[in-house]
Amino acid sequence: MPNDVGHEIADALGTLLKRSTREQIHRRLTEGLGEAVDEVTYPVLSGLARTGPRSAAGLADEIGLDRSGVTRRATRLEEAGLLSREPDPGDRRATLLTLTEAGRQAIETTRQRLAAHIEDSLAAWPPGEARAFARQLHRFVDHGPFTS
Amino acid sequence: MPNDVGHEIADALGTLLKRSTREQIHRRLTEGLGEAVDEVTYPVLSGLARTGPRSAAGLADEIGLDRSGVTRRATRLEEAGLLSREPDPGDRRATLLTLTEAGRQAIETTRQRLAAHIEDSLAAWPPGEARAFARQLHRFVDHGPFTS
DNA sequence: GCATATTGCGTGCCCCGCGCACGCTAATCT
DNA sequence: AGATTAGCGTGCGCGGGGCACGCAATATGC
Repeated sequence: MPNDVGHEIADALGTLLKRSTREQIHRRLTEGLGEAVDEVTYPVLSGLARTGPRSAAGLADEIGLDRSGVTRRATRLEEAGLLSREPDPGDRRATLLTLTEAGRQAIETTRQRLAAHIEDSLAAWPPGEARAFARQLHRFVDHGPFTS
Repeated sequence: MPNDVGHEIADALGTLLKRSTREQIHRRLTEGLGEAVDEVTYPVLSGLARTGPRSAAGLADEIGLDRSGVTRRATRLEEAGLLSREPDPGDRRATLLTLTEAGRQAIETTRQRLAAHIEDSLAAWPPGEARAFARQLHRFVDHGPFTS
């Protein structure tokens, strides 16, 4: 085997996914935000924060989930006061999912906390190396494998 | 914000996990290996291949799953002929989970396929850069955040 | 040496996430 | 105007996963 870069990356991604799917990341990051924001409802908030008010179907496409799942999670978040359903002014059958101020604050807090957590653990790295790694990771995710 | 490396990495990891948890990776990699090797049973095979014959409790600890889950997955894999339960010679109550030759071949095939897939998509990178990225990713996973 | 505690497995039970399908309303097409 | 399509919400069944129990085998205490 002349080049085992693929194996190296595969192993690293494997252990990384193994830890993340155990929801340890989200659990650690969302603690103190209220019980409504768990690793299940997080993608809904995150997607909304990224694209602004949006319909359930659009979010479902982006998250890669069934529309019913988005509906249920939205209901839960709505009861928690982090999300509100507002009628689409242009289409009266559609309901736009919109973050409330509390929702925006919650997602922003988690984002800041996650970034700080990552930067803390990267403090020992040479600063230029950390920056290069971030850029390469970004490229890997955008143009790498699994960009189905 | 003087340094947004954390945000960059967080975003990249977010999209990466979003794609992977949708089991798209495992589904793509395990197709053609028989129905028994799905994204659920894969960690059992992978863990066994890494550490050799092992008890269910040990595997459960490593995977981060309940022991009952390991038992059920092992049963499924055993029925598929990829795994065998052999009594521990030193402890007659324990049963060592052991990969059969078919199991070893299956896990090896998926590993090769995954590595090839990754290397293909990294073919356009400067070779030194890809290697450096692999090493940094490895370090990130080992000594980075989330090393609970 | 025997009774008790501990360890390792397997299994039944329950919860919950998720996809599917149905019904309903509103918008669009002919 | 009637038919078709798009957007939602909800009931249902399936399957993964944790918890607890029972059983067998080993280790420990008296």
